[in-house]
Amino acid sequence: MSNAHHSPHVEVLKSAGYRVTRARLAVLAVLEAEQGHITSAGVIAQVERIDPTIGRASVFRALDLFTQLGIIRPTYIDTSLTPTYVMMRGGHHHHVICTACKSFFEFEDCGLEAVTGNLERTLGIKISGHLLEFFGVCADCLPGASGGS
Amino acid sequence: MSNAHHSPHVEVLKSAGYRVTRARLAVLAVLEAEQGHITSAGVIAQVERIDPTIGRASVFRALDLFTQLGIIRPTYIDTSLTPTYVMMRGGHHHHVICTACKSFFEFEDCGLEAVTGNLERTLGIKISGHLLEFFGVCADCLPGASGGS
DNA sequence: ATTTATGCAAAACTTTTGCATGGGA
DNA sequence: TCCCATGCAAAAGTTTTGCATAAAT
Repeated sequence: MSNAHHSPHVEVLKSAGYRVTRARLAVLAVLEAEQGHITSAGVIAQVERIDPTIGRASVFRALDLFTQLGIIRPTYIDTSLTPTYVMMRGGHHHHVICTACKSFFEFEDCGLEAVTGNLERTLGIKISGHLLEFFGVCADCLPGASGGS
Repeated sequence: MSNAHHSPHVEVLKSAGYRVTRARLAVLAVLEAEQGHITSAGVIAQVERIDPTIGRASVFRALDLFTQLGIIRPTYIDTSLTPTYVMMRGGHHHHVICTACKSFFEFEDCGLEAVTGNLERTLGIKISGHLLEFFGVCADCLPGASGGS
């Protein structure tokens, strides 16, 4: 029937020699629908809605695999109990997190090309991606925003 | 007796209104001795050696507090079971992680001053620090390193 | 036809909590 | 002295595992 997944991630799976299974496709679908920033518990809940026959274990296995493949990256946002996964589009991800309200803002331009090249040259390594997180206080949480003096 | 802790972090604790306790000092000592990159289990083990009367719960409470204060930051290195904490010296931390052998290399120069300023201006936020992680394959793990054809 | 991946449910760990007590300020 | 922080041990969660079965190639 319809063979209409064109997610580039499916190709990543295939070319790395992994099978394209229903569980993996479901997790991938959830991650893409959320456009990043989702906890393992969130993924489990959403996958359950898509297909209740998929077990938790497979979700964790898929999250681990996708992390290894560089498709996603676990990070800590508020609690240390469970990580939040972000999409590594093109191998990289950049965001600002408000330390007060935990809201986040993703942005594109990081200007890290030069640093990347320097590191590769200096250390003789091959860099495949990066995660850049800024911490701060957002406009709404800044003193004087809406509850100020 | 000797009052010889000059760790700037102790001042951070005090000025934020938190008490300087034995448990917190022990955790701080371990973090500083390790110079970053240590798991919660590692901290618990080291603290146990320093002072067996300190309980696990206090270690976790201290790690949470230090994270809130921006002294450390949890991140995932290899397993998703437990985070690895890195020191946020001066509010920031930069490293490269080898995705093959999990070794890491910290570096100083990130060239993010301009981006930081741009974000503050554009979003009307106040940025206090950042974490920059590069992922790649280190020289030793690159094909042709020591077992290569 | 093979071999990888899955689901299930239990096991293994890590982190959190409640509460009486100890110890900073 | 007052109140925050601690230790203990149990509770709450999350993540992992073993194994027979399903399913992708």
